[in-house]
Amino acid sequence: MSTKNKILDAAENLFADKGFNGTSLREITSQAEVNLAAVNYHFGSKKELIKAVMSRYMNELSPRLEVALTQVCATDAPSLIDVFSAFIDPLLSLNEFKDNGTSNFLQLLGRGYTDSQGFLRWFLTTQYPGVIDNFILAVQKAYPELGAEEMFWRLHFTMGTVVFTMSSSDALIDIAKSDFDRDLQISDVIRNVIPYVAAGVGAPMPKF
Amino acid sequence: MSTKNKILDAAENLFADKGFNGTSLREITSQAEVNLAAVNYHFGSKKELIKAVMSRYMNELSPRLEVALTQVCATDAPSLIDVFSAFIDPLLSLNEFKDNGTSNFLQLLGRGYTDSQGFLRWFLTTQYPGVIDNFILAVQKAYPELGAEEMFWRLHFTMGTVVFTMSSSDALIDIAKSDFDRDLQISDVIRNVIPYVAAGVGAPMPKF
DNA sequence: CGTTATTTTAAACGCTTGTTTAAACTGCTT
DNA sequence: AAGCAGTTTAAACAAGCGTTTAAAATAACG
Repeated sequence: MSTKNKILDAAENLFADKGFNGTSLREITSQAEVNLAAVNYHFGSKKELIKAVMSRYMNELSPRLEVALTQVCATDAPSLIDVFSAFIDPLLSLNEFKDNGTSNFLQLLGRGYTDSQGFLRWFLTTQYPGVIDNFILAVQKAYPELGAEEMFWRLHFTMGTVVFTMSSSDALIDIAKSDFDRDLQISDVIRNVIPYVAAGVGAPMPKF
Repeated sequence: MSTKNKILDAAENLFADKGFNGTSLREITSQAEVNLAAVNYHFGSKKELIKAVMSRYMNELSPRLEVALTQVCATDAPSLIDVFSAFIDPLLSLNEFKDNGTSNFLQLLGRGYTDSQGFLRWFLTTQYPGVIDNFILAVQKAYPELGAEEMFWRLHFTMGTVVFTMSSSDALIDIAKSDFDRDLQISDVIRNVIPYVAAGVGAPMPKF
């Protein structure tokens, strides 16, 4: 295993757990069992390391998401459930790519939106616009009556639901275990959230 | 204005803007125009200051929320829209209590859930359980068919939607201005999110 | 083998962090 | 006016941060 990958793996786990600001390079390099200076040698800076961690996932995920969403658009009368279900397989495929991959990635996404004053939001929307475009097309096909402005709000609400849920998914799984004696996985959380967001996006227009 | 309140006000704004980890005591005390040591003198530590900032809001908000939710429970056949609408007035009343009060409080809530590994979640659920209990009762009355386990998930999803939306509400309002030429307030965001979360919580049970 | 390149290493850099100290200052009571 | 509790202040503290440096170790190649 190369130094670069040891750093990426350690950084990913720590970032997901404690956030970008909350994780120091010394924690990362000591968990990766490499020298402190290796981060700056291989990645240049901490910020570039964060981007590299995210890119590793996005490069794996974004083509699969685009395919899945395009397939939904190609079907006859897709429901919103169909649209959101298109995310399941691509997301779960991250687990084959790496242990805890799905969970880590979604938690990182949540971190990126709240830590670091939105620089990661800029990074994702500018570097991977295809995913968002395809997603909007699919939602439009499933719910054509939804106006652009309503769509804007509801997609942001959905992003919030998913990102927040996943960034605290470990805690939720723990509570589900102690309160309901249920042994759940990240895939169960995903399957639970889909009816919720589909209903939210598909809500009737408000009266006022 | 007392030193204590000057610190609380400055801390609140900075915490909402840059998170708890991302704000230093030196930033707080220089914006408050007080001595650096004043924080430790009056509050003991940074962690206690965070609690004090949150408590100032929660002590104002929680009795009003409990009253509003109890009133909803007392009505004949409340809808989920009624339940969530009960939050509007208490939340907006924070604006009379302090400039930008509503927005700041909701952003702080979002920070507390993602920063600092959930110590604020513990703080809120143990210190203000009455709000949560009343809320669950109201939802149960509006949607009795919803099982305890489904309820658990959907309330967490709702928390995520609200908390995430509000922690990025400034950005959303900016985008709404540039994309749709709309001048929105935090109250508009709240009114937009209610149909969404009401539909999400009220979603039919999933088939699988 | 010898000579470049590449990578790893220990040490130090300058800076910021939260917290503590002890002296100075304030307003109040006797 | 003296004394005292409460408060504010400047200065320093130890610890942690991201980054840089230059030397040592390793790898690659003619």
